[in-house]
Amino acid sequence: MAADKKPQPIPSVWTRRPRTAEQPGLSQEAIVREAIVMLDADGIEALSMRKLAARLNAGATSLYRHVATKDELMELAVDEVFGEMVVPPADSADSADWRTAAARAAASFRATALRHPWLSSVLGQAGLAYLGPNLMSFSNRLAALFIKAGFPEPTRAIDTLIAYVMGMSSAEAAWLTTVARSGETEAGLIARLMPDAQQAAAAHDNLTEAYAETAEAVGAVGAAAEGFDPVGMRDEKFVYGLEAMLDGLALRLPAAGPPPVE
Amino acid sequence: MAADKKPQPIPSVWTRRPRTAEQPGLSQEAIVREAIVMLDADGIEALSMRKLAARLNAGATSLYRHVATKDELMELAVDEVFGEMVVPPADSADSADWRTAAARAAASFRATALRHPWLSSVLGQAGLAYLGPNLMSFSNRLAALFIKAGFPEPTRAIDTLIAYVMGMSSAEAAWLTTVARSGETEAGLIARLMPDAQQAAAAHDNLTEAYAETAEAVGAVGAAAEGFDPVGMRDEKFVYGLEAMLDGLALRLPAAGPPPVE
DNA sequence: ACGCTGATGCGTACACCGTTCGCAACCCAT
DNA sequence: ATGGGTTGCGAACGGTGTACGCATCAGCGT
Repeated sequence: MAADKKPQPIPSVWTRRPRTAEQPGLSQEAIVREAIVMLDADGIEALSMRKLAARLNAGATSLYRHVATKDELMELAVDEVFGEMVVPPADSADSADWRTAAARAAASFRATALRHPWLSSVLGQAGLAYLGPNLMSFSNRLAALFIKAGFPEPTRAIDTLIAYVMGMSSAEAAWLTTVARSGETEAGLIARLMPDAQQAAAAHDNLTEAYAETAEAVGAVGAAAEGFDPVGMRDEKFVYGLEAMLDGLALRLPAAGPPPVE
Repeated sequence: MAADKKPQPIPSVWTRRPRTAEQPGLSQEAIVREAIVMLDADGIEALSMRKLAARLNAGATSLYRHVATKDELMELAVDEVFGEMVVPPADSADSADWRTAAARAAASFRATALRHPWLSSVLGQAGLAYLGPNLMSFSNRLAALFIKAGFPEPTRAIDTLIAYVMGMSSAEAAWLTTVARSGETEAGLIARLMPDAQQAAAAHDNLTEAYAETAEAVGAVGAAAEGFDPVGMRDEKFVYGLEAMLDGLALRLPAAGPPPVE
């Protein structure tokens, strides 16, 4: 009777059954998929190999049969997510509509980055030296678009575009992560943080104005007003910069006259 | 003779001396300063509270007397580094030269971000919701510049600018971190990575061209050629996008005709 | 001169992390 | 039946951030 510990260390007949017929078992695909789910749900720092394994009804170290390291797992997750990004085909808009196509690709990038707020963190730390198939395909389709558009230095234009999109998206993603962690609504959190922000800005004359605007938009102190729409404001902010960027790039096209200002 | 372990657990007269007259002791300032040194030298993941304490000849947990948490320490480090960024005063260039002033500010931001490659990682994870005095001052000076320039929506323009600069800088910083970790020169690492990159791009017709260019610039496979200048190329890439961005923003100025294309 | 009080340093400990190693169980071809 | 390759995993190692409580000390009111 003294031979039972907490697990079943007895290698008897009864313990050696349930290995099979459970699930298809582990696989790199399943691991990456579940990792993305966890990352989306609880953020980048909530993902640990142990917790991930537990979710898959597996032992912690079993994952290492299918994934060399946690960094590699993140690499796979990043590439997987890049598969969600849409770039309109280069020939859909014959040479003139590169602008709307580029805008669509940028919006898709942003949407993906906001759907997976950990993406920006990972890319910010590791850069885009990943070479995964989906990332390569994404780059390739973007290159097709800018080449077809007639840019003399397509890579320059592309790098410029994604620098802007990445910068804006990562700022937004960080903010959304903060919002998610706070448990409040976006408008609510803004309202709650407003006093501190205004006080911090008080000593800087050129900032008070800017803060005062949104403070007014929020409504009275602390009350998350009805008509206040942070999502729409972020959308507008994104397209403002995007359009500016595209205007600037359009000037680099050989046949370019000045772009329409309105 | 059985009473000596590894440390000196004997509370005798001899052990209670050397506390004083050592250094000025710990201080938040000294901690932050040393943390930045370590971050610059060994990257973000090499910084641990224990190692940092060891550098300061202090016990690991002593740091917590001056810093609430590691996150707060990073916050302080970020703000400290923001103090290095230069923004030309708004009135130095009377209203017309906002462009060169903005470019100078952008370059200063980039230079700082490349001097402290961990900055982008931290900002990418936490956003710029920091409210530290140096960051506020930086924002304020930038706001002054764009307000003076006459932008109808200065915050929009500013957000656009720093989105681009952050995106480009963080990509560069990540790359430089990779270079530093590899122990090779930048050109050497490019040369070594070229074959893999080209192979990965082989299946994507629009990328082969782009890679072929730099492969040619590098010279023969594997040899880090003489005239190859990665630093200069990065500089050029940065100003290409920056100028495009500023062109696009210039169009948003009320009095704007089309900006000079050359 | 004394004792008190608050600030400061730090040893210990806890819970968790990524990863290595070696063993047990299994699948499948022989 | 057997043997080899693949897969899962328990235990363990060295590391992490941080809470707790004790020791020491500086400065002060008496």
